[in-house]
Amino acid sequence: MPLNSYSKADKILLAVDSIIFGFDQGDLKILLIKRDFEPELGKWSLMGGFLKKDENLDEAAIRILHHLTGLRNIYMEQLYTFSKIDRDPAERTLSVAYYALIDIALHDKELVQKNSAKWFSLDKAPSLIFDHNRMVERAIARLKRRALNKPIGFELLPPKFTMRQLQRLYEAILDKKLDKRNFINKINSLGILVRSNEKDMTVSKKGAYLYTFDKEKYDEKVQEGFNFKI
Amino acid sequence: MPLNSYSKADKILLAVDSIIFGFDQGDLKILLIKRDFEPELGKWSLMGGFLKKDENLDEAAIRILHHLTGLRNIYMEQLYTFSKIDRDPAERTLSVAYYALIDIALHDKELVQKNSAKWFSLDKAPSLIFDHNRMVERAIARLKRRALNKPIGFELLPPKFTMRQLQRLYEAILDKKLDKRNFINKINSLGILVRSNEKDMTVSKKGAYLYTFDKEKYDEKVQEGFNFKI
DNA sequence: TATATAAGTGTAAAAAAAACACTTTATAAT
DNA sequence: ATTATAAAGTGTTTTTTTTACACTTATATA
Repeated sequence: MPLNSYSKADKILLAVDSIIFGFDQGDLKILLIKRDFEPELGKWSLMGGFLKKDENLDEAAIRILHHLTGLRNIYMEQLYTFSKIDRDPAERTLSVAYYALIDIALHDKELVQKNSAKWFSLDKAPSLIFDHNRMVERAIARLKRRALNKPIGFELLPPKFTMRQLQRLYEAILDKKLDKRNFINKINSLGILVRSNEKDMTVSKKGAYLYTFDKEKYDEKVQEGFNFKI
Repeated sequence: MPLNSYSKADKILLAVDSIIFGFDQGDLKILLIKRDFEPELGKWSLMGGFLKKDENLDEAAIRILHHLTGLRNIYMEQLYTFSKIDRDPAERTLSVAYYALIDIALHDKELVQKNSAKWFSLDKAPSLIFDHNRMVERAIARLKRRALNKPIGFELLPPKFTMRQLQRLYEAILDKKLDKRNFINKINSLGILVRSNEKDMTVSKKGAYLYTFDKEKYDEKVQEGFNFKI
């Protein structure tokens, strides 16, 4: 960093904003909050907060997510840093966007309500403040790419799920109908699923086998990655 | 950003560091500078600088690259933001890493020398200060991914180049020998190359046709992306 | 016991990727 | 002039992957 001495350089506010994805009833959803402070009071936005001096970005993202949902140990990934000069009219602020994947059943509903937050299906989400819409777009693109290169679902589905739920998750993320048989063949070729003897009888008369992920193989595949042409 | 009011939040120094890739004589290279100030004076590092209040990150990255190489209109992309608390021992500093692709023939050699910078082949590059090695690793991974999903070469090769040069570029990025015939078939199927009647006679007796990119088709393919299984 | 509903299952055709070796051309050496 | 050299250039076959496609099964409910 030879261009400026440290002392002369400008210090700037750093926000962390999170795109929190959940999956529910075949729909990909995001968790949004209604701002209770200025600027843009009363409008919808991503969940966010400021980075503190004594934490790194991952820690800040985790802290903020925990504050809103009561959840820890959530899958989060840094997305992009947004820096347009007037992106926040109140003050020059950069925002590092993160995205999180959570099993929607597990979040603390009271806490979410208390924070005047709400889950929205992607296609029914309101317009957001600042550059948050662009953040969401980028997160969706990233999630799509991730679904094609690594297994996905462990973070978003309940511990036991049907093959159909998994397929619907992929369909929601990729925004594309998939062929049932081809999907099953592909997924099975990865060897990351374990079929239990239990069936989910709530949705069909025949019932559908419940699966779990073989976490070890799943993580292996996350590591090595693949090329899901689907 | 409901967790803190703006006024209470910490302000932090923001650096921009760039991994500058060039391609020369079959080798992928990066441009490094020898620090002429503390801390870590005399050690090798990425080119960097601090973000100013009146510019966004892209602008800062461009400014810094121009300062070192004399080049403008360079392909740059934001990579990742590094935020480990003690990453810079002098002061709490976040760094937003960018990577740049340049035609190595075009940089301002005097300026580079004046900045005590030097091109290094990737496998011969020295160990770097702070977390800069990790930045480089991440940049290489990103470049690899980019080469598999979008055409590459326009930014790194001279305006006219041989098929072999292009293949060597891919081989350098992917760190993998490629089959000549399969490579040509793949590349040609993209329709982004134009073969001129000129030949480069400097490297073989037969001579090799010189190609240029059809920039329009190239950009089209950059937009739509593809899946180069190579 | 008949009906309705979603689950479950396999194969053939098409497309993409990988493997593979000889000919051509111009220069340099004799 | 002839020959040797060195890299460029060129297609086809095999293998793998992807896509398209339709009927049977199980159980709850009428």
